[in-house]
Amino acid sequence: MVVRRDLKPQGRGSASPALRPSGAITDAMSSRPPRGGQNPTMDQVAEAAGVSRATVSRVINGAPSVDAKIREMVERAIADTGYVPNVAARTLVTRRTNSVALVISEPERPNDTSFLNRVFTDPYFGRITAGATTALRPYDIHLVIIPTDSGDHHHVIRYLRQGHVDGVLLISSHEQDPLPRQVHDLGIPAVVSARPAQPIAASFVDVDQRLGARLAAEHLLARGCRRLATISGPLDIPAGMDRLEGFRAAVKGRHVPSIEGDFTRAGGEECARRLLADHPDVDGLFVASDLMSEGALRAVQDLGHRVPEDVAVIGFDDSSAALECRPLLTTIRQPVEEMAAEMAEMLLAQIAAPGRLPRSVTFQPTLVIRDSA
Amino acid sequence: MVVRRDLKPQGRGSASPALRPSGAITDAMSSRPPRGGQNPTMDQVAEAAGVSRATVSRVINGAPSVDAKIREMVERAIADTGYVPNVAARTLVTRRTNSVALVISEPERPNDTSFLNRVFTDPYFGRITAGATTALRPYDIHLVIIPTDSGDHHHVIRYLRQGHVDGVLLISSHEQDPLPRQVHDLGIPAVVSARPAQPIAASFVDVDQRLGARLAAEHLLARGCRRLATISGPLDIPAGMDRLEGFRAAVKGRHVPSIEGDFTRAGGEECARRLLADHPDVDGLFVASDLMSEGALRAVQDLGHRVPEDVAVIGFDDSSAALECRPLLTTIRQPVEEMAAEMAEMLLAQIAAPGRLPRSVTFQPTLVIRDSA
DNA sequence: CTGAAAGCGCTTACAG
DNA sequence: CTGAAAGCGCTTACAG
Repeated sequence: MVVRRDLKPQGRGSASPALRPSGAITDAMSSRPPRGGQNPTMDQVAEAAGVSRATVSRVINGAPSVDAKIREMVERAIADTGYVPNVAARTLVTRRTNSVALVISEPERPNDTSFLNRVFTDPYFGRITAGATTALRPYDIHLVIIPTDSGDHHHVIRYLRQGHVDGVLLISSHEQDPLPRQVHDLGIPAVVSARPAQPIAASFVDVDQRLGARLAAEHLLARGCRRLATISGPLDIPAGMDRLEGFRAAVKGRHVPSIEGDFTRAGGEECARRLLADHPDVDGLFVASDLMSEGALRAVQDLGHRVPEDVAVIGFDDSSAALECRPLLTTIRQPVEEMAAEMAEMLLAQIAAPGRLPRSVTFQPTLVIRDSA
Repeated sequence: MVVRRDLKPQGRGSASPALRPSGAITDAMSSRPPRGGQNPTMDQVAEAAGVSRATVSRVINGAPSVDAKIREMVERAIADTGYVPNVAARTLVTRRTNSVALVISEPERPNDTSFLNRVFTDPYFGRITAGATTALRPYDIHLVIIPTDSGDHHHVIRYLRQGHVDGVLLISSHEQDPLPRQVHDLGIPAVVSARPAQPIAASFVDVDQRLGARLAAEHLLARGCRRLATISGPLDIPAGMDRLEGFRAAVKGRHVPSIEGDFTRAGGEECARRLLADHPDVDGLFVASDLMSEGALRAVQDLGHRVPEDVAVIGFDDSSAALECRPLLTTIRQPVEEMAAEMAEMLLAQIAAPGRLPRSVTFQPTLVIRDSA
């Protein structure tokens, strides 16, 4: 069976050359192990089929011009020999690896003993990975996940320059992060996860942060809260700052005590404790991430307040953490999986058409009402 | 500057050919972007240095036989041109990719709407990834993380057969998982995360599960608990079964009610609720993972029991989740990061010496006393 | 529609 | 110690 791989997974239109399949036969050559321990070469397949190597290459790549009978013979030979194309040889000529990198760039923070553990445990990155993987699967493109902190940016750059991947999805939130610009200067196709702090001509995907914060504010006000407060994200991250400003803007004139958190559970707990110590009469709390909300809920209730009766709490993300909260967390949903999928699609388009102009896509957040507010 | 890469990161001994550096100059050719947009080729470097391509290749690969002056000229030319070797071309001849796959194989479970999200959110996998990444970094070997459920095993096999990686670290816990055998049959270097259910000649790393369970039992007994119970892991996973049996064996003769959990927070909560409904007088609870313990603690306390006064609770893992529990979780530590690092080292050794006999390494768990028991 | 040939960018015996 | 040459396993104009 021959499976064509075009730009659109199920597409019929002819794809641009750059995105043409580089391996159209998938199932036939999948799991059957090679004969003599060694993988057979394309020449051996050609010999077995009684054709030239070029013809074998054509049927593998789904070239339309191959005679049906010959195609059949070749396919049988491929199945018989258990042939699988050598990816290095193919990459050498096509300049395509069928891999893209997911670079997760986080600053080193004080007390951050386990950068990797944090990254691989934060639901946000899990959702990004899930969304990108799912979007890429139909194209048979693999994701190489590369977590990096400021200490090893040059490793990442070298990896990219060596041609391991066709493009990069760059998750970078920190304002001062030099990586987006460095990647951009490489000239390799790239899509960034949010508007880059420094203006570089790169495509990115974002959620309307300020709108999300406004939805949170309006919900708290609508349920009668009058003494609002907020635990923000890190203020050197645009998402942190935007959510804070958006919240402030939406409560028009009301004074809103705030405290700067760090997007972790422990941070949320600590911040809530300090916030309530200074402002014990708060009745509505906007916490800029679900993970922080989980900690904040714990602190609020430990201090003897009922949620939502005494203090209503609303989070941001709608990650799996929202369902681990007690009470279940009312929160602002950002569609992270879909955003990551969009990044992947944009990257593919850019790989196919390198001259493509950069563009940005903004998603709308939505209010998800549960029990905490 | 020339950096040698041998088997031991800081090693002086000569490594086997298979593990010789395939790119010794690292810093010099790292971040500087190429001149004319296009990456320069090795021939261009050779011309710039006034030597042959072979000589350039030798200095890049740290061949000892190069004249010091010539080496210096070549290094300057490399720096001037911003040269970075093409990884596909190199792989084509050396048959080494300097990448290994981390395959995380989990069965599809009922109600498992988000396999990927779960994998990327479970601290266990986070620790595995962190440990393997850290161990591999000194060798400049990259990790390609490939989550897979039973539905796409053939994708994984094909990926491996295409030669994307030099070897695979296979995380597979499910007893019926056919992947370990399939990977083994490929003949590619591989190390498995636990004793394979079907005996295959593969190296693996494990923790002494039964000993861990015994430490838990002894601690509960020592603090005076007499009515013990346990929430086990899935019993089709050897780790789940071993911890249950180990616990039972250690309490000699006592009746121990048990209930089968699923290694998730929600599952732990649900199990604890049901267990206490049937056995309200339990005073010591062994929960076979920290994640389940987090849920179980919630349920136990919701039902009005004090921890540890009324019910002592002890977990298993010592993951980051243990510190998110209230009270802080007493637990059995398995050194997952170190285990993953050991897997990586074993894999490297096997890649260097393909004939190497398979072996297994077993780590000892330890009791970590905090507040819950 | 098919094949012979060139070429992708490296490494590595083999001479010298 | 260095260079010329072969070769890794593919794809792709170019002829026919």
